[in-house]
Amino acid sequence: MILDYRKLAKLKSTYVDALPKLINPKTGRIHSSFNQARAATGRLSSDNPNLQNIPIRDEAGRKIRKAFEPRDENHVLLAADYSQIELRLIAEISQDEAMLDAFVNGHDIHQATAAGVFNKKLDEVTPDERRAAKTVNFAIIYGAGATNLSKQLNIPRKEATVLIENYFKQYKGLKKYMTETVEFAREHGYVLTLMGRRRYLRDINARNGLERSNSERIAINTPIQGTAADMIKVAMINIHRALKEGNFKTKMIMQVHDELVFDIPKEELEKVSPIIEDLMKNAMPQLKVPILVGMDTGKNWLEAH
DNA sequence: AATTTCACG
DNA sequence: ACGTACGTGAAATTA
Repeated sequence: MILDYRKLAKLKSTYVDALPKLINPKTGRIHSSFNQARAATGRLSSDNPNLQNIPIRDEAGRKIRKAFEPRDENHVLLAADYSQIELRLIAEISQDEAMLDAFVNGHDIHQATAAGVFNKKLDEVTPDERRAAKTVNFAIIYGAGATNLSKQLNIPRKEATVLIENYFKQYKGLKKYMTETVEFAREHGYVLTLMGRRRYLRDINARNGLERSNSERIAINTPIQGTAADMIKVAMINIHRALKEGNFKTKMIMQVHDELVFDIPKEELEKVSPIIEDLMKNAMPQLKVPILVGMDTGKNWLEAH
C-alpha cells in the first residue's frame, strides 16, 4: 500500500502538478533544455523539465504521456526509435560472430540468446527463457556480476553464474571485447566510442578494488552507450539540415536517447517520414550490423508508440 | 546541502 | 570470502 501510494505521489508531484506550471503563456508550450555537454557518455540530458523521463511503463503513467500532443489537429506526432541499438553496437564494436550473425539474419536477439544459454533450438525457447535472456543481455552491457543477475532474475547465485558462463561461450567475442577494453583503459587512462570521443577514467588503476571495479564497468559500457549517443546526434544534425533544405514545416521536438519525436503537418508526413527513417538508419553507414528504426504516429505521444 | 527514492533510456 | 549493473533529473526527506 505504501509503494502504491508513493507511485501515485511521484506522478502527481513530478508531472501532473509540475508540468502545467511550465507552459509558456506566449507559446502555449513547454520549452525544456537539452544539455549537450553534461552526461559523461556523450548522451544528451534534459532539464527544466526533464522530458526524457516522462512515464510509459505502467498504466497510471501512460495517462501522463497522453497529454503530449502535436500543435494542432492538422499535425501528428511521429516517434522514431532505434531498435535494440546498444546490443547492435556491442555486436559491431566487438565483431562477435554469433551476435552479428543473429542480427544479420534478422533473428530476435533475446530469443537467440536464450537458445544459446539454455541449449535449445530457437523455436523451443519459452517466454520465461526469453525474458531471462533479455535481462542477461542488458546485464552484460552494464558489466553486472552473478550476484546482481541472481537478484534481477530471482534465482540462486550459482545459477546466475552458469548463465553468464553460457553467455560468454555463445558470444566469445564479447568476452574478448570486455577484456581488451579494460586493458586499453588501464594503459591509456581513457576509452573511446566508435567515432573517437574519449571518456577519461581516473580510477581505472586505483588500489581500491571497488573504485577500480566501478571504473572497469564504466570502461565496458561507455563505448556502447557513447556510440549510440554519437549515432543519434549525427542523425539529428542530418535531419535538421534536410528539414531546413526541404523547406518543411516539420519540427524535431524531442530526443530520448534512442528516440526522436517530431511534430509534423499531416500533409508532410508521407514525404518526411522516409527521410527521417533513412537518415537515422544511415547515420553511420560503415557498419556491418543492420540498424533498424521503428516509427509510429498518433494524436499524442502515447499513441505514437 | 546531502541523501533517498523513483521516473526514463 | 565478500561484493559491485551503465547513464540521467526532480521531488521529498533527512541532516
